[in-house]
Amino acid sequence: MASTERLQEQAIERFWETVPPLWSTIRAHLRAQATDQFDISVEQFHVLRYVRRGTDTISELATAKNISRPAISQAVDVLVNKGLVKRVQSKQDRRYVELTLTDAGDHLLDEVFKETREWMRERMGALNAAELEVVIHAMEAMKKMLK
Amino acid sequence: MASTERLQEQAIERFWETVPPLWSTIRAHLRAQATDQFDISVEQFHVLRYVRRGTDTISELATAKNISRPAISQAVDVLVNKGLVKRVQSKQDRRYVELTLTDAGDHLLDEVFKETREWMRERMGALNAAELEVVIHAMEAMKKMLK
DNA sequence: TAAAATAGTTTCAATACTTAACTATTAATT
DNA sequence: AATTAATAGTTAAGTATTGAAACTATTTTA
Repeated sequence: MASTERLQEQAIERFWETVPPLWSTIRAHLRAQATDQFDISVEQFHVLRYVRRGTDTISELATAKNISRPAISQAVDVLVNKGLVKRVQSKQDRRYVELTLTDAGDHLLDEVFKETREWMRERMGALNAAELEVVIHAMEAMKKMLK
Repeated sequence: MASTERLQEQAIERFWETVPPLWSTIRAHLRAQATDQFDISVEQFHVLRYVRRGTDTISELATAKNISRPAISQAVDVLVNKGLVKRVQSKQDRRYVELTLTDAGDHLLDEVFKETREWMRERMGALNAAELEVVIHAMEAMKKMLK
């Protein structure tokens, strides 16, 4: 199926033109937000994000973020010291430490997200309804690439 | 225009569900590639990428990558020591140092890209022709977000 | 011509990462 | 049931990456 192959090539090309710079822009915005207003790094912000979504043990976080367990353990240390995360030993299996956001951590995340959504909304103002639909469907389709 | 707003919300939601994990997966693949086969970091790989595309001075790189000039200067040091990049003082303005890839750097980039494209092609195998079209159009539309 | 601005580098301290070694706990083997 | 192996997490030590401050070289501006 030659035409599918050509479409693949095109999709890859466009992906590389668009996603890395866009993601980099978003990261820069997040960094400014997280650093200036809350004095945490983008990586720390991502850890909070993962914890809230239920990736709440050291090993899961390490896998999700593709870094070593000690690295995550230490990153969590910082967040605990900042009062944003709590460690609680699991009752089912006491080897595990379950991580939860404190109220402060929860609130911080809300604030950053609120601001970031506002910022993205501005960016998406450049897209009309039809384009937004296309983006929504594309995101849906691209999930298949994650598997 | 209430429906456009709802579409925006949806698009943002899907974007956050899809792009960060996908990009993270791609980065992990790049890391494995670049580290295992060529002993360079993902960041160094990106520097090579920028240099080839014409972002070829320290200041431009610093701006493009959102890090400080000393950091880039040192990162370039590493690449020069590895024989992947050359520094050449500009003739027009001798304050500038123009960066170019050596043959080895050029070849490395080709290899990594080739392999990464192959890998992405496999991932995109999960998408049919119609979905690929949607992705292509979405990428096109999202470029507007870069302004 | 003197002062200001720009490009890049060096130095130094802080941060974040990895590997290796360790403790505590649970699962598997005999 | 007791011993061994595996798993979750932490600590420690060494390396790499980063940014701020101070510096040199060069060009622009006043």
